[in-house]
Amino acid sequence: MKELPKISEAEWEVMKILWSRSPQTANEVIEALEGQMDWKPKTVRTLISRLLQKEAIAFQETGRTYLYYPLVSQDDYVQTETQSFLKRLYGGAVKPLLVHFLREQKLSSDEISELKRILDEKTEEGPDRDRRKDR
Amino acid sequence: MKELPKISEAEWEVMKILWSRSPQTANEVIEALEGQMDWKPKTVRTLISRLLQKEAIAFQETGRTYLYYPLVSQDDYVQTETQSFLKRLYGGAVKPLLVHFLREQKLSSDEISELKRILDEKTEEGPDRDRRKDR
DNA sequence: TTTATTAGACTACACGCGTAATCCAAAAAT
DNA sequence: ATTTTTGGATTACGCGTGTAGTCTAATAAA
Repeated sequence: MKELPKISEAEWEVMKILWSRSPQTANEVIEALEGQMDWKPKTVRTLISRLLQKEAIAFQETGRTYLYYPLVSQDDYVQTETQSFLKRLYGGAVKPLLVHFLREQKLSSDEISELKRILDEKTEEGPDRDRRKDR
Repeated sequence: MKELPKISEAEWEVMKILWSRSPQTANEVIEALEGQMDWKPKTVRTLISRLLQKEAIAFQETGRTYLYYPLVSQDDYVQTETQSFLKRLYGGAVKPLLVHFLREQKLSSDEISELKRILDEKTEEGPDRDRRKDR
């Protein structure tokens, strides 16, 4: 199984652009970040280069310019990062985090209902039944 | 209001030791980390020094040695880090994260009950009632 | 009392990251 | 055809971090 490359915070912004649409040229990415990140074009190009090195993205050559696209999925990323975050701050225990959020954050009643529904589903399945897919 | 100093991952391990009990001497911290972190004593001392510089910890002098103790609370920390993590990965939206966790993680039925109870409380309060404390 | 140990202070050093600038070859403009 | 622009490659540089080692003064040991 592939090791996910570590993506820095600035690089993450670039990834978000490419996850939202791809492939894109460097200039398109630069433009998409404009006004929001206040980075010089060269800075963005550096980030793109580093993402290439890390094999987080790749490109197809089209004439003189490249079209970049992600090699890793945002989902995989969020998943992995969340795991390590959890482990670091909450010792891997999910419940304290959930409690924390449920308590502190403002949620609309719709959201609350949805969360309840999800919890109900889980109750029916039974707590110890492992229903995760293979992998 | 004080700015929380940024604590690196390695430094975090030291903080955990001091949060769990304090004050402690450098040697006590070193010993506490032994076997678990595989760091040379000097490494731990460096981390302690950096935490001092950042004013994340302080010490009382007792003869030749110092007794270190935290200046920031773990709770404040976890809170702040969680906020920025959330913002970075989930665009600040709590619900997607909650859904993600409720779905993916295995929770005992006790835990599920507790979470439901919390959600019920929130429902009763009403979704738009702002019940956070002043600040 | 001379020597060895030790606690803390200071120094080291490579790598990742944020933030670009410079170099070079090819394409576009003149 | 020569000059300018531009995309990508290479280089830069200071700061934080992981991971220690050296220096120094004081204490403990011999």
